[in-house]
Amino acid sequence: MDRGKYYITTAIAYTSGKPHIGNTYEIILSDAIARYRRKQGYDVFFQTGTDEHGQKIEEKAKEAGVSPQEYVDAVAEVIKENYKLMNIDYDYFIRTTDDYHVKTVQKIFKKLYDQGDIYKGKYEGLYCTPCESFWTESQLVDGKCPDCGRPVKKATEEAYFFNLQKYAQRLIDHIESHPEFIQPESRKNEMINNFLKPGLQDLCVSRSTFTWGVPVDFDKKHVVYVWIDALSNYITSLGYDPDGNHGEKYKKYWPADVHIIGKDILRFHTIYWPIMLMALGEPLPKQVFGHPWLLVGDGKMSKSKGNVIYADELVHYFGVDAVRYFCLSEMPFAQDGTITWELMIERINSDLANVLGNLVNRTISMTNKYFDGVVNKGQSEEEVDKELIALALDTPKKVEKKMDELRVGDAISEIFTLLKRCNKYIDETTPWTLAKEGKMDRLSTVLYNLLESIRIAAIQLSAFLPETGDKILNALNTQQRSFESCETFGNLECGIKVAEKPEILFARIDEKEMLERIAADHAASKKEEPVKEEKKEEITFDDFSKLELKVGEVLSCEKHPKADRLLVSQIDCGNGDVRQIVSGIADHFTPEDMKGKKVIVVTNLKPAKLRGVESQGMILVGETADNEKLALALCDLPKGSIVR
RNA sequence: CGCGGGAUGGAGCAGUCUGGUAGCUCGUCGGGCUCAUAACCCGAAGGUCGUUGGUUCAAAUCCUUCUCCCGCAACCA
Repeated sequence: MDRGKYYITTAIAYTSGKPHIGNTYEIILSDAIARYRRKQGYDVFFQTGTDEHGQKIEEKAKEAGVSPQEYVDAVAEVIKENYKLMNIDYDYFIRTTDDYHVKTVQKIFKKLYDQGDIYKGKYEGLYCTPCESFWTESQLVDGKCPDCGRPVKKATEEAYFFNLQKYAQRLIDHIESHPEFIQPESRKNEMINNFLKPGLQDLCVSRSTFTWGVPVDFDKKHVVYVWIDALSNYITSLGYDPDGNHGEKYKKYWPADVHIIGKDILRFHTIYWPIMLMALGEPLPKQVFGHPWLLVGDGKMSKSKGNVIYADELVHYFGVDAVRYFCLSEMPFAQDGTITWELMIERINSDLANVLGNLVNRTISMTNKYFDGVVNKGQSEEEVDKELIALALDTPKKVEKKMDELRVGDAISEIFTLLKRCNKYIDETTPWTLAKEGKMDRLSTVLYNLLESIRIAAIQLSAFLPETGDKILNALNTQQRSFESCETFGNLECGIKVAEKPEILFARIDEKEMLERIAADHAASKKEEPVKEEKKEEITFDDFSKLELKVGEVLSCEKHPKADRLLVSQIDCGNGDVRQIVSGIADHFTPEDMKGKKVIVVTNLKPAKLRGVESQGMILVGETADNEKLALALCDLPKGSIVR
């Protein structure tokens, strides 16, 4: 059945490092939607890729001692491997360093410039020469550079700007008249109230402080702002041409049916991107879905905590489909989801092993036991059958409805409702009793109804768990695998023989054993991979002796009135030298903790104001690499003692 | 008062827009069954839906007060 085209994209992944399971979630979600649409008969184009430009990457490459291109080549490979591992069936993988992309972005930029939407202006700002950074008035601390505390001077720099405000009202109208445009809808108000209503500032769309980007071809000092570069990927890959000589794919697939992105970059996709398209005179994507995040249970992922979870590691322990299942079913539609090893194991056991795997196993076993594995349909028909059949026929419709709303988790749970109903049906019909009583005609009907329901469930499931869906259909040995074949009940072929020994689809996992195994593996790998340390450049003794360090006693301490993370301490550094010091340690210490402590203080640091409060020095603290743990540098010597 | 999200039986969530007997999954307890991966099926216990006040015949749902949590922003000398 031909249902037209369907163009779906993920955000392109930033090539700064290996993606963790939270990043991988997006591609799994998109893949499930793409596969589902294909099965429905849509001509799907599913695109993903990598975002490879920008200052961060330039810096990372420098750190690693390779060229930016070499660096992104390596990371792009890692990402592709990751997708392959997760059984992602994308149609096209774009890289923003691809030749055609770079050229088209340059043409887009030129076009917008020629028609006056982008103009050359001056970036007027306060410039700190040593830091090579521009600051706005509000960013300054005490009128000085917030990074180094040195004075800034007014400076102007050439830059290109995009006049966004020109299109703002049109965009607001579009969003208001297309309630489905931004999903979930709650995010719509956030965009309008926070960004559109207050008025859009002209966006600075070029950079001249680094070179790793798409060069502005008519002004080589500048590179195109990464977001202009990155967002364009959705059309450059299709052969979009600013001059109008579009490629076939562009004519066919644009506008996109849905952009699947993280909720954090919704602003770029629902404001900048539509305005770019308006300026180019192209239609807007039909929908942008800002999905929630997959978080690790006990807080943020961090390396030193050892709780970073990568997709490949999960697959190693549980298999691809179990990981896909968890990500797709456990994620709420609009709220962040949680992943922990325990939750993962629990879901596998109760849903995949107990409900699904066991159902398939017991049904196939009975077919073998009672009918030598041959599928047969008896004549009898009873009231209990009707309910099962009705649900089996209704489930694909329910799944479709949920998928239309992008509620993938709910769609899957509809399938599991059917599977559970099958388990109940077995109890209602007690096939083993029918066998004992020799009611073979009735028995064959019961088993047929079960096998047929399982067939329908497996077909529906195969968009989400492709391997498992195939395994089940192979075990049934059926050729009937299309969505159309789910529209009527009874398409499972009579006379075919099911698998003799059904494969265990998902083995039950002993939670305790598995957790111990994981912990042991982690302990082992931790030893092998010491955490990388960033080393600072060597200094001379003279440099060191410039520091004046003393022991100071905290006389009193209170919270900074205008900043959450700051504490303001009064510290006695001996000889009547009582000074006020502001420290960013409020996350770790209360004012009560601080009082009476003897700490090491840098006393010859130039004073500065922090959010309006003067700080005359610095309290030394030790800190773990991930900022999770902090300890004061205490010293049990009389106040005023010199530290060196 | 910077912006936003959240608070529902032991755990995780739905229900809130469009008021009308509080629902799902997991866990616990009891029972059933034996085809199956100690699985499956049935039943039970357990919630004054964060707090205050209001609107209403009726509030988890609408308005209001406050508290706590989580993002973002700010900030980390």
